[in-house]
Amino acid sequence: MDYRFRLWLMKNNKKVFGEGPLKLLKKVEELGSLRQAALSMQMSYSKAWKIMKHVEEELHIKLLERKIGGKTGGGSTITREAKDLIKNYEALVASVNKKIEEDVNKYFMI
Amino acid sequence: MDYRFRLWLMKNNKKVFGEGPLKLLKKVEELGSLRQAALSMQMSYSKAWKIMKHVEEELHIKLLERKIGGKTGGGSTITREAKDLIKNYEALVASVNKKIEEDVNKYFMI
DNA sequence: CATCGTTATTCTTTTGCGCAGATAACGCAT
DNA sequence: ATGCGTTATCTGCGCAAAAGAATAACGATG
Repeated sequence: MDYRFRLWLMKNNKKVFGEGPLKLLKKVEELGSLRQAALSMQMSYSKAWKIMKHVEEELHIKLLERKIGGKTGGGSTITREAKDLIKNYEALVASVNKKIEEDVNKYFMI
Repeated sequence: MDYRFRLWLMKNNKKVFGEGPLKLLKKVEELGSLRQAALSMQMSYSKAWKIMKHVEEELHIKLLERKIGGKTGGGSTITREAKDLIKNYEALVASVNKKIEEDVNKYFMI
């Protein structure tokens, strides 16, 4: 039996971090710009911006180091805290996924 | 750190069973009627009906024993297979939840 | 044979909310 | 001072999901 799961970190009963923000953060890290990250995922910039803002506000951590203006127009790099968040969330998801796979095979042997 | 997760059983890359159908099935078991189950969850009957139909078609199992007509108008009871599905899915979710709780505390100690 | 409340099925209407797109602000370089 | 590509914000609209209406069939019971 196949399965799929989603795992969110919550705060004040609101979704605060999950696959969406994770993917976006990693793209920013790779491309150095929130705009480029959004474009590369066919996501509107405004949506990407809202996601980052939301996570930062709810989690009270700074994810992006923004630079506005300048020769290149600016850009964003991700903070140390963001890198830690990525690392921990990915480790968490990997561990959980392993367990789910085992259990699905246990309870749904087909 | 709080968390939330959703776990779906998949078939042909489509969601086939999850929390929604589970809750509905249990309500039918409790109330003996799909209509009453939908009402009790402030869900439209057509939606409830579609959910049951979808699961049955995709999973190729019969979930409800329908009775149309009669003094009380009829009603639905859930099949043995449906009971097994409930039991296994709940056991799976419980086991996974336990693991997630451990891991969340391990990776997000706050 | 009329009544009743269900299941079954399809169609139309509504609603909410996610999203894209427009606009502003910014600052370095030339 | 002009241009450029960012970040930052706001607004209104599209569209899918959901609700609801309409319709039919059913069968025990009085």
